[in-house]
Amino acid sequence: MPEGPSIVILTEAVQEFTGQTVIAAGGNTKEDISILDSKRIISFKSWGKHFLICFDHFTIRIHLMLFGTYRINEQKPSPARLSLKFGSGEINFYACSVKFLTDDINKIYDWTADVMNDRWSPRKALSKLRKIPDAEICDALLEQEIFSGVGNIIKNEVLFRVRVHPESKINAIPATKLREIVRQARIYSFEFLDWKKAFTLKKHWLAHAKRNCANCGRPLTKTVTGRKKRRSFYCLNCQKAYL
DNA sequence: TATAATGTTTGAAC
DNA sequence: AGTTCAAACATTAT
Repeated sequence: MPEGPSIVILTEAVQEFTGQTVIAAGGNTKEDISILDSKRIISFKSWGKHFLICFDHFTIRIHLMLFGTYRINEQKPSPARLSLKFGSGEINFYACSVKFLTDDINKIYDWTADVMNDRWSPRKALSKLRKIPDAEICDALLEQEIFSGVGNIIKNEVLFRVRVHPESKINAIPATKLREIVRQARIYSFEFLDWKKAFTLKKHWLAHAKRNCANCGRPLTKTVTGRKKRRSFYCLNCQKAYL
């Protein structure tokens, strides 16, 4: 389910409930949902893979993790983790992490780190990258404080697109190439958004979960890479390793 | 049917 | 004290 663009879709999909009052809250989350009764939703936001339901003085943070799902004006047979009912409908979340935040979200979240946000700053991302010169690019792209919203699919597709081997070291990647990676992290994420909305995302994958290179046709390498130990799909022929 | 997968946090172990 | 790692969570398609 997750990766930033999917959370943008969720945020757009619930807009009809902005300004609505919760008339019933339920679910098996351990958070104290009794406080939600009669509370009015100020806004819905997203920061990378975080979905935020903003009330006066507090915010509910939903993270779908790997398996989380949601339904709008529908229910799944399985028990909801969090269910919010309004006069005109309901939102239900399943198998997700739910956390109430009481601090000011503008202090918690660096909006310039979110590749989907208007305030995304490629410059800041670049300077954060320069602070971890020894890291592998496959790990850096998954670093949410740098590329909030980027997940394993976007990682693999961006690296294929810019022809960089996932195990390349940050300090060995030429500056122009590093800038290209930062730039494509955002560009690809928005294409992901469009394709996901059109239900054609998988069709557009060129590397992720693919057998052969879309460029040269040779078999792709599929290995677990980086300290984060996530799978990478890459072409040893087309993607250059900067070591 | 067993496996693997778009993710993150926690706490034990070193 | 800082780092690393496995475990835990939980769902569904193949």
